[in-house]
Amino acid sequence: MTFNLILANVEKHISLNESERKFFCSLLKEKKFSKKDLVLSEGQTCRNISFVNSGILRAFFNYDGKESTIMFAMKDWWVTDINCFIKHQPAMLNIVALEKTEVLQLTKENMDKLLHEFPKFEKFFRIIFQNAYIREQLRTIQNLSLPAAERYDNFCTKYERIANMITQKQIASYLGITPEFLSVIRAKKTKS
Amino acid sequence: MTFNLILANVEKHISLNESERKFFCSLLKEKKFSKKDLVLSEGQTCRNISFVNSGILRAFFNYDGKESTIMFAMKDWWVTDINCFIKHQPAMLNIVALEKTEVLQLTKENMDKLLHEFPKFEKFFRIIFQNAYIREQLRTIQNLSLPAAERYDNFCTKYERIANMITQKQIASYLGITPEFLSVIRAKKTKS
DNA sequence: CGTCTATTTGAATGTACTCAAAAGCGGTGG
DNA sequence: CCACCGCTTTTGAGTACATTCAAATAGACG
Repeated sequence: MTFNLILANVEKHISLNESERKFFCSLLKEKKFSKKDLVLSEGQTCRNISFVNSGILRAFFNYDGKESTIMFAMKDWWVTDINCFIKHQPAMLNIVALEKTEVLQLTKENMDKLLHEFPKFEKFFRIIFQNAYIREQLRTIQNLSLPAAERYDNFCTKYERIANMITQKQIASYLGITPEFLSVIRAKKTKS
Repeated sequence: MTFNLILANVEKHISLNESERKFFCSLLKEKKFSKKDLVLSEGQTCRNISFVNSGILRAFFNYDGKESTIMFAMKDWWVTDINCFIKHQPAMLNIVALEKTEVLQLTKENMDKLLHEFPKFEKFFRIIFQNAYIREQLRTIQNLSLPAAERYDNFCTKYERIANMITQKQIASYLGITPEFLSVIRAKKTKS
């Protein structure tokens, strides 16, 4: 039951036989978080990449009190502080549960073991990182070229499901603006 | 001679035998561009990922006249409009040569052929995209949390070599500010 | 029910942009 | 090799976008 979603996620991109499934699942550690629990906190070594089985996570950067949201991760998404995960460094990001959330975690060591044992998983992670790169390049394009109001519209369209589950404060921190200013943007939109 | 740099780039991450080298190189197409030539123009299907053998490229997004630079690619870097390359869509980005530049290009079809024939290249592209993702996630963190003056400092530190080869206008478009404002930032810095 | 946080609203401020003009610099052709 | 042309950079004034701070209101949760 626990592994159904993650296996489907993997088998969208590569096909597995039973022993590969077994081995992969044996490397995963299940963890449950309550609302507001930290999956990762800044400064702590980032040992895991997490797959969200249920619930929702928020990854954010804290710059003396001002929070910038790097990503929201829903069910069926992978999330980590990729820089610190790969390079075994203290995390820059915090990852917090926005509601009761279950994740499956893969350590860097287990990921390496998996890739060594079953190289076909190289393809899987190639695609995962390829998609992450696409997502981030598109976000960079928007951040640089669009004013806040349009970035807000795009966010609501693209992440409709997420937008309805989180607060405006969190959306503002994803867009790189203050909650007060997002409130003004929304007020203007209602008028027109 | 032409393939020395790209083979070294690949063999930093995976080891190749002679037939793998041969096959890989046979899929590459060499192209030369003069200063200001377009390697890719917006609207055109993005068929290639390009490896810079010499020279320097700039990838930018054009939003009715206002240009936003997505990346600079130096010798030994890979560059493409990743979204449109993977999805076979019309490019959003333009890629222009900032000086006489030689590239080696791999089409999506040839990349697929390569991955199919020699799956070990999955690992190579996994690492390439992983690094690209790291780069973009770090950039997003900075874009959201730092004011323009600090982003400029970071750019000069991190891309020192690039910073000395390009105009301030181009740096400004990478930072998401106007050249006039970058000029003001620099003037203030000199004073202090 | 009370408390804590999110959201709204407004005033004052700061950051960054637009437009315009002048100065600087680099490449090109004669 | 110089003079000119076009683009980059600088500077300044006026404006727009976005922030800060404060206070009032609304919502969520134990």
